Amino acid sequence: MIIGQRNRLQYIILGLLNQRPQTGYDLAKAFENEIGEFWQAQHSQIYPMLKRMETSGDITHEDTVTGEKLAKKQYSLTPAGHDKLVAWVSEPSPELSATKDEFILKLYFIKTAADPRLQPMLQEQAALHRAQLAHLKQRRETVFPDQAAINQAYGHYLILDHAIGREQYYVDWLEKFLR
Amino acid sequence: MIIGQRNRLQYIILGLLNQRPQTGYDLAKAFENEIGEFWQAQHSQIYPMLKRMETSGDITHEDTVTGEKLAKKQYSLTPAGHDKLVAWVSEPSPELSATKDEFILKLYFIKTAADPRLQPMLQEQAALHRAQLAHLKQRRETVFPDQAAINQAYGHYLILDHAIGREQYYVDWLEKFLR
DNA sequence: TAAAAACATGTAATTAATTACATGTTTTTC
DNA sequence: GAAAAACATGTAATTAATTACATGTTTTTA
Repeated sequence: MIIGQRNRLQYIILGLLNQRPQTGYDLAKAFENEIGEFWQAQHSQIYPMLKRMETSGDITHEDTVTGEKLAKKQYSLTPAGHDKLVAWVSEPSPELSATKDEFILKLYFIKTAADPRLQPMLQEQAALHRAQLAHLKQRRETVFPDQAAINQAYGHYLILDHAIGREQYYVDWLEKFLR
Repeated sequence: MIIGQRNRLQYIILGLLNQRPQTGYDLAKAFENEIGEFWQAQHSQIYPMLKRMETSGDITHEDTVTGEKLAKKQYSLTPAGHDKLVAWVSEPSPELSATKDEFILKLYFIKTAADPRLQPMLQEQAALHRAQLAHLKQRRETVFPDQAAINQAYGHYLILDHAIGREQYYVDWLEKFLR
């Protein structure tokens, strides 16, 4: 089954806004950073979704001005939106995660271990994933320097930890086949 | 950046058809089984794509009949299609894999380790991923009973091995937080 | 032998997602 | 003080993907 798409984006946005009121721009940044390992969305998908969600009554916004005239919209949850978020978190998640990995697919079409393309391909990916792993570890050090920081954003710690472990596995797996 | 969508589906189909001529139905099965861990596509996406690819001259089909009148279309690569496949495999894969994982996102919104929802959520996912892990291991036993089988479809072995390791990691990670 | 499951192929409607277009402000860096 | 980068918000066009609609055959199972 893998994963359908029953507007999961809205729930993720609800969750993000529950942490603190944010602008669409802030949300887009979250999808590039802390959330991006597990869900992706561009600003062109986020802004229209915010409008839809406001129309449905799950969020509202407050206009603020930065500097002389830069208009921002700080979105926050309504009680209805909060209820919706709580319901979503509590309901079962019976679907496995969906991964799209072009590199692994290419490997599938390599027929023998002796194929001369194999080792360069593995090397290239190893470099890519080592860099990503280093980046994630760096982020963990910055964001969670001590136990107090972990306790204050436990969910965030969990998913960063998961992402690091996953990336470590990817690197280890690649190295298993490198010569 | 993660992953754009420059019609990667076509390349995967080329790779599958390069192994042996197949019908659209066969391809759809491949996306449910050996490929499904790393790319997903429904038959409603596959059949139109086959038409497009035939129009572009990358594949052709041969009509065959099973039994009395069941018409099948066996698709196979043209030389142009084969060239396209080789070029795709050889070119770099600079993008990281994209994962969508609703469960991990829910975790992100759990604020403390003491949240009463956390443990049941972890239990539910552990059950799901243990089952998936068992299923994948079973498949490895069936499909790759000996070294000869591995050598004959090395790429297939690689990705199944990767999928098993990934799933094992997921289970281990969940268990790390279970009490 | 009847029913169910699997095989087989398509299209239509809708939703999701990407890429490109479009504009302007504020802050930081050189 | 100029330029670049980051902040900020949108829409339009296109492509990708899902879900639903639609139909028929063959094989397996009870």
